[in-house]
Amino acid sequence: MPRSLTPGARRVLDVAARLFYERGLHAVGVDLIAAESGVTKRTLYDRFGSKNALVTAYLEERDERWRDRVRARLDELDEPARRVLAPFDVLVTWVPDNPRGCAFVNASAELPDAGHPARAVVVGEKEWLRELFRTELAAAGAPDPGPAALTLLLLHEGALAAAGAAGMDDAPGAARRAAGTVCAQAVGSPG
Amino acid sequence: MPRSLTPGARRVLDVAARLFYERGLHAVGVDLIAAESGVTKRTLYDRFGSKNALVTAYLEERDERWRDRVRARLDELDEPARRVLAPFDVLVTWVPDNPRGCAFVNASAELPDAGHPARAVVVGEKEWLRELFRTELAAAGAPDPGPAALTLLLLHEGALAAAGAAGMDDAPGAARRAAGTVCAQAVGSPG
DNA sequence: GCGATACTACACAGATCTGTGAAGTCCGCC
DNA sequence: GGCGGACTTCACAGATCTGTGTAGTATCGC
Repeated sequence: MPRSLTPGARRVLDVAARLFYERGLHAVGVDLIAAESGVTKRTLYDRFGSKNALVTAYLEERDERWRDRVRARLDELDEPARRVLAPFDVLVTWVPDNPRGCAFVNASAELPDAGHPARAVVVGEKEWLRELFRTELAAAGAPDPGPAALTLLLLHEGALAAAGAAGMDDAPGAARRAAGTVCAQAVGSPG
Repeated sequence: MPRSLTPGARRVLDVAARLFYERGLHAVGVDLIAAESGVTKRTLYDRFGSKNALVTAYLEERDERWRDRVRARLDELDEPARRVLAPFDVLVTWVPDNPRGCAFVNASAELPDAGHPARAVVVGEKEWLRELFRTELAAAGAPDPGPAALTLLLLHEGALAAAGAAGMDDAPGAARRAAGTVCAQAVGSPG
């Protein structure tokens, strides 16, 4: 939430983001995060209040940065059919730097309580992408963009899962190609 | 591993499977598993040796049961094009009873160490499914089944992720429909 | 009766977990 | 020169974690 973090808080959030993604939420304690940030636990709790809040801040910032990447790619593209595939363009460059799968799915696996504030971030991220696909498919002329948008979402999530859990590095590229076909059909053929 | 478990070990594994899937690996301690199984920790360690081994046994048994479901469905089907979709038939009935996504992906998220024995189970599960798709596509007459097999895997994994992390209950059905289209194209059209 | 197997009760080790309390330092800003 | 925000050190609470040690019981087949 806080737009401008104190220097210590900034380091805490950067360290937490790296460790949470690499090792998982429960496997990383606040002692380690504080130590690696060069900050005391006292400061960590003064800035974030709780570990849960720190987890939520981590996911919110990650979501924000990823959306910025997708929007930046969209700004580079004019052709409607290519714009639909923008998230897959991002995916292909994203996965090599993020080989442990989708941070939101991984977080969800560790947060069974549906009422946890971080779960709302996860749901928001997926729904934002699904809606983006629908919007761009409609702009590209798809008469019934809903089903195709969900299919594209599934390909996107599937690629993250296959690459992250099973090390299938060809998944993002394959997802992009399959998405191109789905897109072409949704736009160009009778429903 | 052990084909026949002692009564206590059987209860331990059943309880562990439920708790690990519902709450996550790290969130569930051996004390809780032992207590819920009506068994002492001593017995748990005598039977399984370590928590890691118990986690591995949980994933192995889950993998086995899921493959049995897929094979049973395959046995019901003759038509090649329908056989390719057998895993999606299972998926549609599987997800409502398993609303927290893919147990293997979730486990992978909590086991960053690539050398953990449970990780091999995860990779084995995904590769088995990918290979099954390839085999069945080839049997259905697909000239180049590799790419389509990977696409089907992505749809399958994507549906589990979308349903589990974002509560998109329409994902399995959508994945099955999209898979039908992918299958038809792979079999019936020029590459 | 004998031995093997399965299991119990219970204490304990040593580490780690989240979170707090009290007191004090540094530094820029008004 | 004083105020307040950011941060430090250190101790501590209370729970929970994985894993083990010792000692004893119940139920089998033989």
